[in-house]
Order: sequence, then structure tokens, then C-alpha cells
Amino acid sequence: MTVIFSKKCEYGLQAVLYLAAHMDKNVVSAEEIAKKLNIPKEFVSKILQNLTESGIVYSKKGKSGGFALAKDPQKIKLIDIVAAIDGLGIFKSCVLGFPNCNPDNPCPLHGKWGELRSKAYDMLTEENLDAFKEKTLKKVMNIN
Amino acid sequence: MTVIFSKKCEYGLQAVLYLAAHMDKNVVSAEEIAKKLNIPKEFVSKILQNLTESGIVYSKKGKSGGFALAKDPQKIKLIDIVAAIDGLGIFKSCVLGFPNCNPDNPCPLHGKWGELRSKAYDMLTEENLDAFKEKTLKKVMNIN
DNA sequence: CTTAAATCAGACAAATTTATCTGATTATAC
DNA sequence: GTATAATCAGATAAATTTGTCTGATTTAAG
Repeated sequence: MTVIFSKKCEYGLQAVLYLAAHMDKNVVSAEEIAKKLNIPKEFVSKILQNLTESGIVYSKKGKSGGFALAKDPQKIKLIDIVAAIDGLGIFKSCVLGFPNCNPDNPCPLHGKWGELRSKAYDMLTEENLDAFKEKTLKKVMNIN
Repeated sequence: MTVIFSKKCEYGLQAVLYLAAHMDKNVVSAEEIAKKLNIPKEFVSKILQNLTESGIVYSKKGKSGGFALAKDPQKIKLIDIVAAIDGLGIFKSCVLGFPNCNPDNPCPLHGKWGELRSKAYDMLTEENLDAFKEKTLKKVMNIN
């Protein structure tokens, strides 16, 4: 059971945060990421391949290959990963599932949810990956 | 694609709001609800059966049967429906999917998401179904 | 009493999401 | 150059969610 993102997206966010926190290394293998984050290896591998296509992640093939961020972590925001994997639908759709929910034809929660959704969007937009580095390291250290 | 609730839960919330907005009627049939809300009939029927077991909805069997709220709409809150269908996991689980996310071992978004989550909980808790009556009627009128 | 219209119960089916497998390709290291 | 270890690509499988079907039961109405 996930909160707002799909499992794929959760894993993608975790993996990218991990990469940002390990910029010192040249590349990190899918296996290391899988082990450290307790994610099925083949699954996280697929997700990182997707993010490579999206231009967020760089991949190095062959022996001693692996993944790294494709750009400066200061130029990547969490919303970019969400957009690439789940899309931005959750920031447009009605929280109650009503069709055509908009200010002219709002659902009973439209106003209140709109505010929260906007703050959630900010949360994913205002800071870049570099800002999460230390917090990620601390968290990852305590997973296993 | 849903926002935070499962489709089942969205439908359940819509259906219960509909019932609250039609307290004047004795009972409302699953068919009427399905048509007015554009929900598959058999599906909403199942959901309302579940909510009947949960004690939120009352059901009248046989010809001219249907559903109604089991209690005073002033005593039912949206969180009750969410709890009955999806459970309250989304208000406890980590938004990034990390295990053991808590103040002592927080994920990078723990603090910020915690605030939003708390406000989302309030949104579902502070008002009772009676308060949504008019807004629901307006919205339902403009669906078809 | 019979018919009709509704919920109820449980199996079934379809669609989506999550996860795994197989083999090909690539590139490093020895 | 050969072995090794990694990504890549696509098929397959498992699990979950969403939706449908069938028939039984219940009850109101004529």
C-alpha cells in the first residue's frame, strides 16, 4: 500500500536520492542500490533504465558499469522523477474521483484539497536533490 | 489513475456523499447511484454492501429496497469511509516508501509530508457528512 | 400467491501493477 | 583475447485492483 506515488515511483525516488547521495562514486550498480534499499534488483534496474531514457539518470554499460545522475544534482528536483514515472495526474485529478472537478464545478473537497496539493507540489519542487544528500545518507544507513 | 484513494474508496466516498445528500428519500437503489455517479452498478453495489457491514450504510432488501446512511449524517465523517475501505495506512506510511520512517529515523520528506498529511487528515475529520450536502448536490447535478 | 425488483454472496474475468526470467549486448580487467 | 560483470530488451509470471456475471434470497405490490 503506497501513499500517493506508485511503488515504481517510490523506488525511483529512493534510487535517485541514493545516486545523489553518492555522487563521489563514479557509478553505482543496480545490485548495490537494490541491496541497500531493499528493492528487487531487476525491478529497480528497469526503473533506472526508464529514468535513463528520461535523461535524469546516466548509465554506464559493461563490467564495472552502473548508474549515476545524468546532470548536476542541483538541477534535478523530486518532481522530475515523479513526472517521469507516475506523471503529474495526481496534481490535476479530483481527490474524490469526480469528473470535471474545477473551480466552476467543484467537488466538496476541491478547495481544501487544492491547497494541500499545491503544498505537496511545492515540497517536490522547491528543493533540488543536493539538498537531500545528508538526510538520505542517514536514512539509508538505518535501513538494514 | 487515482490521487490518494483507491477507486473503490473514491466510489465509496461519492456514494456515501450521495446518500447524505438524499436523506429525504427513504432509500436509494444501487442503480440510481450508479447512473447518477457514472459508476459500474455491480461495483458500487459491492462497495455499499461492504459499507453496510461496516455499519456506515443501512440496506433494505427486496423490492423497492436500496441504501441509506445507517446513522445521523452529523455523526459520519469522510475519514470513516476511508478507514473502512482503504484503511488508515496512508496516514502512517512513508510517502517515499522507506521502511520505519519516523521522527527518529526520518526520510528526507518526513517533516514536510507529515504536516500535509496531518492537514489532509483534518480535511476528512473536521466536517461531518451533513456539511457536504449542498456541495454534493451541485456537483452531482453537473456530472451528466 | 405470484411477480417483480431489489440486495446478497460468491465465483469469475479483465486490467493494471509489480516482479521475475532469459538471453543479448557492452565494456572492463586480467 | 577471454572471462567476467554489468546494462539492455523484451517476454513472462504473479499479485492486486477493478469490474462482471450468475443465481439465491428477500420483500413490496398487485
